[in-house]
Amino acid sequence: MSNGNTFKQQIFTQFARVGKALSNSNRLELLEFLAQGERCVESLARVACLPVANVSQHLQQLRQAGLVVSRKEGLKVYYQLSGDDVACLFKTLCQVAEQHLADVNQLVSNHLFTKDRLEPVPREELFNRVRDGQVVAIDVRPTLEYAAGHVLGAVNIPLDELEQHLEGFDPKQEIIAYCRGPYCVLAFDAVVKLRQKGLKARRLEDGYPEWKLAALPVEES
Amino acid sequence: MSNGNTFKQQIFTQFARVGKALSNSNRLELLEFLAQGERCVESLARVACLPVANVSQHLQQLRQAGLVVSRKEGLKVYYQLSGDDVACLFKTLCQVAEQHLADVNQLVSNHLFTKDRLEPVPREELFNRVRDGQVVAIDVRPTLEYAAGHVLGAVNIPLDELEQHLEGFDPKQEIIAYCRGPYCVLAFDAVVKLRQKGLKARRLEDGYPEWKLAALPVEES
DNA sequence: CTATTATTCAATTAATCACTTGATTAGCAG
DNA sequence: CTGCTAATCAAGTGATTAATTGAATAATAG
Repeated sequence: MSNGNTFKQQIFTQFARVGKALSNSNRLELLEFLAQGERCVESLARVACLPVANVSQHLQQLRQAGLVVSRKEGLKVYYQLSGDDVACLFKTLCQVAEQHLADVNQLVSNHLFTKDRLEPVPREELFNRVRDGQVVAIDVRPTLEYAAGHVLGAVNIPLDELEQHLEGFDPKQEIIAYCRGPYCVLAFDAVVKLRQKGLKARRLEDGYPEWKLAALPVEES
Repeated sequence: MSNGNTFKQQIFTQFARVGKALSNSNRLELLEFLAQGERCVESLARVACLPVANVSQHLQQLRQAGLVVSRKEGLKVYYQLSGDDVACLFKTLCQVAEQHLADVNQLVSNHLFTKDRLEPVPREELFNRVRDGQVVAIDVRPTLEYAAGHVLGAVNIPLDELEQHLEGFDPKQEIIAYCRGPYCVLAFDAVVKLRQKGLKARRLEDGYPEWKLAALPVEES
């Protein structure tokens, strides 16, 4: 029957279902996208550069593990995380990996810290300074993700469109960029571009999912 | 070379290493034992009812995922969690599973809540009332685990030895039992036995690992 | 109705994983 | 040295998994 005969075996087999869902790199990437907000299968497949059928299968595995839920609207099926606790689990997993795996540190050092070795802005600081109009917060994620939910007061300038907006910034005002999370390159690339133009730019610590998890004010559609 | 060519693929492949470590029920059980404190391979194999070679392999996988560290002392190799964040990750995983998997709820209902449907005692309450001498806290885990670390002020009465101590309790004083965690049967079985003897007994919420994680006072060897 | 789009299903392949078994290594005692 | 114990290693198995492919289904538009 269901794996194992003792209660203990059975319950750990259940816990392992969640672990299994977290054991594939493509599924973890899908989870990060879903942490930004609800998305349909085809949209996820496009942004993750994976075949639709493959994404569909991964999403079903995530659903069977209880990590995502779906709803159908017309032709499309929209998936989202089944709760904040799932975003928290994902975050904790990444933190443990960064803490204890040398390879993660090396990757982060080589690919991210080479772009920006400045301390990121704490969430509370951004919250206070945006409220007081001292800084401008920019959300450099794609418009779809911004639309699904973003930091209250942030303006959306997807990284690909940043070039066109460079002239519009006041050189005296500090710009704080954020994206999908601490391992997303978008905000790193954004501050590099902004600084090349002589603008004052820093990154927010982490990204939108962590902001939302911290119960800071957001705008959702 | 190392899985994938883009930074994103590489970093998620690293995160998946941690997920993979959490994807096997026997490894999760080993993690729960290790959350009680340091243990050697043979001792883990005995308590988990698994072949030593199998346990050794699982522990090496956990180590490669950064979740445990080991030290050698004489003939024995002692393993322990590599940090509190690992215990936190394990706890979060179990909570997500309980929150979103119906099978977990059913297992808990059938095997645990049938023994004790009373609300468990919050940690802070136990802390205050033990300090004031209003209750007696008993640790019903095996002596080995108690020795590795326990709630400050708790006395060790392994479940198998509880029978012999039943006469020693003051019927007026409430007894609060704890064990390895919220999915461990030991404390449930203990309160059942105590109540059958007419004693006032309740469970602590969760177990020793969560107490320690909450930075409440512990005694360690 | 037919065509189109989004998603899922089903079958296949290659790769990985879990567990068992027996051999091997490392440390220690006599 | 020999014998003993704890742990690891190495090989082999059967099972599970990931990704690909092409077909099937469902909802909608014309």
